[in-house]
Amino acid sequence: MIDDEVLAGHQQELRRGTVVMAALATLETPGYGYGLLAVLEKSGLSVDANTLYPLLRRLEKQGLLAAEWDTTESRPRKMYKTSDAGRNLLGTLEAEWNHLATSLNALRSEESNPHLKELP
Amino acid sequence: MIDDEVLAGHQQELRRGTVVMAALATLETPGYGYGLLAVLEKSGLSVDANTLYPLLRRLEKQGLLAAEWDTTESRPRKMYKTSDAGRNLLGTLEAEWNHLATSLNALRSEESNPHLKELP
DNA sequence: ACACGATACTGTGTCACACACACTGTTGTC
DNA sequence: GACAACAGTGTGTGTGACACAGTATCGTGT
Repeated sequence: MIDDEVLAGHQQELRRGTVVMAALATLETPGYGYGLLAVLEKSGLSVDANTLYPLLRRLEKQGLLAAEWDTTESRPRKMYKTSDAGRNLLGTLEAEWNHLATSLNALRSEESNPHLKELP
Repeated sequence: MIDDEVLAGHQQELRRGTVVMAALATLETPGYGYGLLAVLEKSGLSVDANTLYPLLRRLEKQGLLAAEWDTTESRPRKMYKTSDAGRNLLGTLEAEWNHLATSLNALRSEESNPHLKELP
């Protein structure tokens, strides 16, 4: 009944931002892009590789992640880890997340009891 | 310490999608744009008018909201209400929201107990 | 009487992010 | 020696958030 493309679009809009939280949280223990991709996939957060790689570069440029090339092994990997600023932002975003959850819940219950709108 | 613009950007990314849920939930009882704006503001969901109006039109075009002009009063208002498809989508998005919350929590606790990663 | 802010909405930009597509190169494995 | 999985970069394209600029009506003060 619902157009699949419309549904997918809105679901994706909802996911936006959460990937940043997931990355910042996961990379408190250092890791690299491709590996992170697998971890997120396993955790039920499906992220496209073409989305994650640019995201990591952006977070690095913003100073939220620290990055350096690991060339100790033959296959070079770009290792990322969450910086102090990143940890800081993660906290803020989690607070915002909880705030949003609270607000949505409030609207939801107000909806099932519309008469509450009349109260002071 | 954190760049304010960067912070604001990520917070906004997180809010994306939640406004759709808020609108669909609130408009189960019919309402109009400017009024919805006030309701959301009061609920702690700050949405720009220039964001909400186009959003409502888009949701209407997607068949998630039903709209009709109310011209009974001198000041014309475009009344919106959530359609069956909209109610349907709202349920899906709420499920997705809970799914995301669960995944993020999982990543967070895995993070504080990294050794769990080794377990089968 | 009229200036001004609040109400209520439309339309046209601009910019950033998600993702598609197209690459480069390495390491197993069959 | 072909081929999939690994690990990453770069270059589009489209959509949504918001800035800015309008249109028009209503209420209140002076």
